[in-house]
Amino acid sequence: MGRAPCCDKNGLKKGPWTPEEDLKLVNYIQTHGPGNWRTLPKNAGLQRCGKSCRLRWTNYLRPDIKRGRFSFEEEETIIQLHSVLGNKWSAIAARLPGRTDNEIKNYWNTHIRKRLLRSGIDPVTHAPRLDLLDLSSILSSSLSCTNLLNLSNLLSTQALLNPDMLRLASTILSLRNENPDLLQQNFQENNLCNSSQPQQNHFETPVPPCTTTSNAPCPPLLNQTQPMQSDIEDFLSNFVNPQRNDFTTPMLSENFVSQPSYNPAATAPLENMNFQLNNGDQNLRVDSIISTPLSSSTPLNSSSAFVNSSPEDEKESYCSSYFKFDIPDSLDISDFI
DNA sequence: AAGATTTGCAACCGCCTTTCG
DNA sequence: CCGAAAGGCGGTTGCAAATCT
Repeated sequence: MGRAPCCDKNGLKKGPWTPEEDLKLVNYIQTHGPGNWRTLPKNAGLQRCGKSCRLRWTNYLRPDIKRGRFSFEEEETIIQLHSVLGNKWSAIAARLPGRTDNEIKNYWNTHIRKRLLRSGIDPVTHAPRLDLLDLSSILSSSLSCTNLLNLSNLLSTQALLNPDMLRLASTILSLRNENPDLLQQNFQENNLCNSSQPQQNHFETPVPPCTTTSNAPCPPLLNQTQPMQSDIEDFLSNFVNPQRNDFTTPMLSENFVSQPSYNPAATAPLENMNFQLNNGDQNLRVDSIISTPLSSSTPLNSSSAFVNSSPEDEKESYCSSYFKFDIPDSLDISDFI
């Protein structure tokens, strides 16, 4: 019954492939095709398991493999596909010509995953890490520019699920009401300790510090977000339109619901959460932020948007702008709890 | 300059599904 | 239809190179 054994595992070589082995494998496959991996090693004169040969061929020796750095477009495609497919590396690789599942998996684990984490994004759910989101939103709004975000509205939108965060928000709110100058002073003092890292809002747009009291008006933000709206719309049309991306994917907000690891408690509020800009009739929905146009080369990838302009830094920054919830290093949270 | 630590990636491992006798 | 191997896939490991102290 059944097939003959794949290969006798005894005496087979393991570890890195030598150029001679590669040559044997390539020559054999070019002549006979990949075909039967069970008999291939013997026929090709290789002391390797067929499985090892297949892996070596599919991950390294195949002539159509594209090597070298991942482009912005490739990286954005990986992120988008991963948000839909999860760790289905072979499915993702099928959408990226010349890239192998192993390569994409490695690139995800060593680059993209870390970058998303640093940007406050959960690499599993692609949702913002709400603990950081809440904290950053609270602190940036209450300490840096109190008119930017209506904290009371934020509280009412159930954004603050963590009891500690809720307590912290309440504390800040009450402190702000009782003595608005105190928080501002605290923030400015802390900020001096880390002046090399300028404060930025959620969209990588530097917010000039409010030099007067917390009730003073802040520079208008809407003018800065206005160009972004068109980019978002452009991105969404591209994202849904298969003509450009060669694949169709549902909206990201729907993806969260369909993901096996989806945590309703963590992401459900996102569906309904509006960040209400204080002076505006324009609300900036979180799901719109999630769909920030990664593919757009402008303005997010334009050099003017970044302090550092090296390719790696640009990738870092555009991931950060994907979701910018970094907690300022200068802030000592324990002071407020 | 040297040792320690971190990073990146090729390759392996083990599980699951498909295929075959 | 059954059982076993092949094939495929995602997770993990080990090591060399790069970076830091």
